[in-house]
Amino acid sequence: MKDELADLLRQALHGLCQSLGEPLPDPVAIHLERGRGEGHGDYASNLAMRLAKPLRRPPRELADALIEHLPIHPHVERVEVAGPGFINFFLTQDAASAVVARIHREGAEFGRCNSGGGERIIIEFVSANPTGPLHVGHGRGAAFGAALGNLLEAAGYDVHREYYVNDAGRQMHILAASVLVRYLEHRGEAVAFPANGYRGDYIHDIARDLEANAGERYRIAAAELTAGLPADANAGGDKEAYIDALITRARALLGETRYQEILSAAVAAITHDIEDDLAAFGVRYDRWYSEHSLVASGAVDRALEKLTTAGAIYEDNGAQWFRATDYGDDKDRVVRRADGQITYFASDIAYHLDKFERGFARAIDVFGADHHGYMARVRASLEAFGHDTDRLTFRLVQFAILYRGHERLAMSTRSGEFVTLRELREEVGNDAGRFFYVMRRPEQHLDFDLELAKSRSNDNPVYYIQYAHARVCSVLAQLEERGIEHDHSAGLAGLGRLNEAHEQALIHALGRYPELIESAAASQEPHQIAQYLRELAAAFHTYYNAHTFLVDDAELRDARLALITATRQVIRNGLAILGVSAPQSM
RNA sequence: GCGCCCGUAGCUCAGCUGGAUAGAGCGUCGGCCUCCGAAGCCGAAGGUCGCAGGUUCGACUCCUGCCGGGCGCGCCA
Repeated sequence: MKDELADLLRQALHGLCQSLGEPLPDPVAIHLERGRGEGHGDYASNLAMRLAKPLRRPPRELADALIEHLPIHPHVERVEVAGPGFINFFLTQDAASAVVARIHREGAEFGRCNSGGGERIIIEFVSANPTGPLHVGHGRGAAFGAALGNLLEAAGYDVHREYYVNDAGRQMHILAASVLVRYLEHRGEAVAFPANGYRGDYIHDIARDLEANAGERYRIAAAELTAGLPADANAGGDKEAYIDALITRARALLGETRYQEILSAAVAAITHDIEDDLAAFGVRYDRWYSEHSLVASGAVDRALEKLTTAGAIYEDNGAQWFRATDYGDDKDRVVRRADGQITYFASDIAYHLDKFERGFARAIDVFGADHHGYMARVRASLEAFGHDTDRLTFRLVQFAILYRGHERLAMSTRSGEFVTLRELREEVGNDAGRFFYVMRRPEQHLDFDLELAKSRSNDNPVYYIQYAHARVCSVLAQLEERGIEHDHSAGLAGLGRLNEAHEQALIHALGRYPELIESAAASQEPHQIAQYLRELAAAFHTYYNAHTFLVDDAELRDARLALITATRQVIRNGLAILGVSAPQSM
């Protein structure tokens, strides 16, 4: 409908310019928006106001002239000029209620569009290091990324979802050392736990699995492991130096084969745990991309060579630096340390280069807000490769702050005091989790109230929306119970009977859905869907409270049933994008 | 110090890429339970959109400078 109106305006503009003897102003972008209040019609255009300057005439005069040149359209009841020069379109009731028939016709497809044009887009999200279970902060990235993926798919993009597994580098060695120390502890070779090690219970679990599978295979003497090592932090030393020395010693004592076994077992255990966790949260990926594989395949070296060829690398103090400042970053960045090791950033460069080389037209990185410092350097590296950096978008997701009612939960990542995503899911359920995480703009801090998320009341937005869905199901059940016939096609034919204000409001809300998907996808903002669903549910509940659906008048009853089942369909479609279920009953 | 994000009703937040009288929910206040689901329903009050300039027909929206809050600035990941 919106497009048709835009077309009418375009024709009117042509006619107007012809009669005025003026050339067409260059950008003939016809902007239409939904009318807000009752008096503003169904759609409004600011075209006349935009033309005022190029055509050197007052906007209201232009608006009147445009309307005169506007072709007749069967669905347009009348057109008015209002305010400073808005052109307001009032649609016939048939046109408005036609959306109900369309929803029934298109079902789960309703709202999908092709603004993406099948463009291949890769979205990377969560990508937490495999050093422990996901915590509640990662949950938001997961829910956001998953919803954004669904949203873009609904808008006609060919979406590829990826998790970048940082399974290479020093953190992995620290993980291996942590597991080894726990393992030895269990085998009676107690070693003081390194200050910089990972302390969580899951380390014990991994160590126990290691024992179950390999018994004494990794047993080494505690005294040998620690002899001559520098002091750890609690003994006045440096925790970094200590753990590095510990790792080196462990490798020497175990030999590379056995050491790598521990390391891979630990990484695999944690990665699987993360996979399970996300899968249980309804978050699916097309690929888990291993950093290690990137290093092993030589892709990182190749990327660095390309940068060197481009003259974007220099040496200083024995290390290799990327000239990030030449491309808008505020510092140059080390890509290869003096000891020959590549940095995390180096593999990140290779990974992003690979995304574009795999042919994705666009890439989206969902980062936690604490990683915003990486935007500039990653973008800089792509620019150095000669890629159009506009093809890469960063979406920063702010942290979630947990509340239990009014009490704010302390969440320190130290001392294992953090709340895991799993714990949150078990407490509030996946539906509330998914919804709460995405109901706010991602760049806004999120107050996540566990009590509210669990509550079965209308104050809880998830409950409120799901309840609207269940209520429609409940009405249909009631229908059956009473043995009332429901004539579906009669309902669609009789939509003209729906002229109560509540019905008009609900129909109007339903009609907005396709435009909503388009705009939410364009701005990559799933929260718009959450916001809309609450409004839609409110329109439905209000209607429900004001009118009885199962009236004796069969034609009216069928029309109302057509309306509420259409509402149910749209709620389902919207919730599906957010990854929230649409239950038959609460 | 530099960079990124945020600042809208008492609280938590929307505000459709610059439009008309800035909207919801909670809370507060006032009414409501014979009715397809009353842990609900209906209504009202509540605002210097952090401050000050600028851009233009028009600014919550864009630009600049302040103020306040969060985060980041390693040859860490």
